[in-house]
This record gives sequence, structure tokens and C-alpha cells, in this order.
Amino acid sequence: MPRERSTTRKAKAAETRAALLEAARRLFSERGYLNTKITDITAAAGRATGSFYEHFASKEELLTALLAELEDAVDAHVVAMEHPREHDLTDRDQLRDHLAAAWTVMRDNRPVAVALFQAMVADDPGSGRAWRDLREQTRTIREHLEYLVERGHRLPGDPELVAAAIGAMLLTLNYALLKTPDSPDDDRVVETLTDFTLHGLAGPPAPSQSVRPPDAPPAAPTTA
Amino acid sequence: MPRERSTTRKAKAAETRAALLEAARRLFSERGYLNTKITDITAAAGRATGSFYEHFASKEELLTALLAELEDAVDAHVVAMEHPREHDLTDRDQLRDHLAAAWTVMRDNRPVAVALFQAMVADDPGSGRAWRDLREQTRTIREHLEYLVERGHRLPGDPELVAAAIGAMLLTLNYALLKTPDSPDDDRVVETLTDFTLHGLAGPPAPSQSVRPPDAPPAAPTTA
DNA sequence: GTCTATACCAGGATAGAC
DNA sequence: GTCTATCCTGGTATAGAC
Repeated sequence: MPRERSTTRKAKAAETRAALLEAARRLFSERGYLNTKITDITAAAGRATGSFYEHFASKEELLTALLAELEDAVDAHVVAMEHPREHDLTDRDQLRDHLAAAWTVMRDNRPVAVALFQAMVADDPGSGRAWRDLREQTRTIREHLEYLVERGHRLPGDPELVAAAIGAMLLTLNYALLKTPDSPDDDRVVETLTDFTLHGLAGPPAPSQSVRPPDAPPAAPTTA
Repeated sequence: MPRERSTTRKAKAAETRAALLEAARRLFSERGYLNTKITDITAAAGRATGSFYEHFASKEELLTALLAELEDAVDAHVVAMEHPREHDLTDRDQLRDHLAAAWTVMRDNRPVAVALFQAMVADDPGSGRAWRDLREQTRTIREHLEYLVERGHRLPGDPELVAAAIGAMLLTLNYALLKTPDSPDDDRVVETLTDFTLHGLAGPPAPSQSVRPPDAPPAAPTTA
């Protein structure tokens, strides 16, 4: 009789590994990645310090494992979508869907989002890691923007830069709003970011093609 | 004869203090705030470890001093401007001036910008520091946006949130672009951020009221 | 594979002579 | 005020028994 209570004797290791990952998630979310020590993780997992190194060489490696899990989950979720680059981000619904997806992933995986963001910023500024991470995480957006440019659309600037700007906004705002209480609810944030990204401060052109009712007053005239 | 070579015996302390600050600036800029240890600073300043504590109680306090210097400089620079909140950020020139000012300050004070940003992110996510810092640093923008709303302009969302989004974009993009080589030049970045903030991805309304020549093709039609 | 125990070091901070 | 010397903590990582 191989495994009865999920313990094939040897597969018990996987249990410890899982416990460590789970504890890490909890602590990363609460105290943050940088302030969580390896000893904190093992203690929270009810394991000895030494056991940690049987599974991970370092905290960074554990984070990598966490990230791999996340990517698997995301892949499984997007498996049916294919996600070609032929999306028109100047279409409000499509834009909102993209931003909402990004936002939801960050919210549903708070520990990883926190850890990645902190790790990105903690590295030496000259290392270029921040830029690299930002580029990677905005790949999809960038490709969509490049597609727009190819179709003749005029963007505010280089797609790479614009995509990075949007990503910077998303990542940092998400992090800042993690504070436990009274954050604006996710829907409102996504709607705001959508409208801002789509039309900026100036607001939509004359005939409101947004979802909003037409009771919005016109743009303010110039001032001092 | 009081001071001959800037050493009144006792005023020599100020020299050490300045040396520490200067060394800290250099190291913060190169290795970042988090990776710079107090011993690194004293070593770089050619002083003994113990001397540090004669001037600052901690690294954080040194950062505060650095920040105070910066604010003095900024104040002196803006002294003639008064800077009332009656600015219209939907006016491209005014918007660009604001963004350019923020960008220039960050670029001209790289060490402080790095340190503040890292310190903000390194704190526990639940502490709310990130949100607090973000709010403080976007106070001016927020006030301008509130002014717009009072005048009847329709923003993409709550002024506080929109201001924070803009600030998040600026701070993080600045940090990411600090990597020494091949960053796009500051002018291009500011222009891009201006256009994005003003009109978003959709671009300006039909009759181009932006600076750009009218050779820009129309917005891309809808697609799959 | 997991535990206990411990070596080890980086770094913060202080004591006390000059 | 600045130095040298040192203490002491927290945290990483390993050794070796079970």
C-alpha cells in the first residue's frame, strides 16, 4: 500500500517543502520579503533551520520556486486564450480587460507580488535589474503597443517606454495600496487606471465614447 | 584670526559631517541605499566608524539630513514661483513643466531619489509607508487635480488616486532608468510622459492641439 | 530528511584613550 | 571630535547524530 495519508515515507519531504513555501507566502505577505529571514520561515513552518537548505539554497531560490508555481497557474488559466498580439488597446474594453487581468494576478498572489517588487528595488540601482524586470513584466503590453504602431497609430512615445510607464504605475500603485485597511476597491482602481491610460487627464474626446453617462461637464478651459 | 582654512578647531566637525554626507551620496548613488552600510560610509569618507555616531544616530537619520538639504535647495529654487494651486494640468505646457520639474529634481539628486525610493519599498508592505510617501510626494499634483475637479473637469477617477498613479509612474520609471548606460535622454522621457498623461494611449482628439505636426495618422480602428 | 548544536561573519553600536 | 578596540546581536550556513 503506497501512500495512505499522503506519506510514502519519502514523499514526506514534499510535505516539508510545501510547508516552507506556505510559511514563506504568509510571511512575505505580512512582513514583506526583505524583512523575512530564513529562520522566520522555518520557525513558522514548524521546521528546523537546517531543513530549509535541504530544499532551497537561499531565499532567492525559494522565491523562484514560488514564482514558478505562479506562472504555472497563470499559464493554465490562459491556456485557452492563446493571447495573440492582435489586441487593440485603444479599445476601452480590451484595455480594461488587460489591466484588470494584471491587477487581479497581483492581488491574488500578494506574497509573490510583494517579494518580486521588493527584490527588484533592493538591488543596486546600477545593476539594471529594475529596468530588466520592468521590461519582462510588460512584455505583453509592449507587444500590443508595437502592434498598434505598426497599424499606424501614433503613441505618446516609444512603445517600450510607454509600456514600462504603464507597468511602473501598476506595480507601484499595487504595492502602495497593499496597506491593510481602507484601500479603494479593486474595481474602482481598475476603472480609473483604464480611463487614465486610455485618455489621460484631458478625458475622452467630445462625444463620450466611454461607458460613462454624458452628464460629465466639459473640460476646464485654460487658466493662469 | 578666527577661521583661515575653514578650520576654527571646533568647526572642523562640520567638515567631517560634510564628508560623511558626501560619501553617503556617492555610495547611495552607486550601490544603493539598502546595500550601503554605515561602515562603508565612514570608510569612504576616510573617517573612523565611531565618528559616524557623533553626527547621526543611524543611517535613516543621515538620509533625513540629506533630504533636508534637498528641500532647502528646492525651496530656494521655487521661492519666486509661489506656486499657487491654480494651474491647469490639462494645458500641455503647464503639465510638461510640472513633470519636467519633478524629473529634473530626481535626476539632479540621484542619491536622495534612490535612497528614498528604496527606503519606501523596503518597509513592510502593511506599514502603509509606501502609500504615505506616495501621497506626500504627489501633494502638488493632487492639489492641482482637485482644482481641476472644482472647476468642473471630469477626471479619470479620484484626484488622490490619479495623482498617486502619476507619482508611481514617475518614481518607478526614474528608478528603473537609473541603470548607467543607454537610457533614453531625459527630454524624450518627459515628452512621452507628458503626452501619455495628457491624452493617454488614444492620443489627442481629432484636431491636433498638441505640439506635434499633423502628419500623425488617425487612431487605429478596432480589431480582433 | 530532519533534527540540534554550533561555527562563523557582517554589521551596529559603545567605551575610553587621545 | 576623532580615533582604536571591542562587544554583541542577528542571521547564514554547516556538521553530525538520529
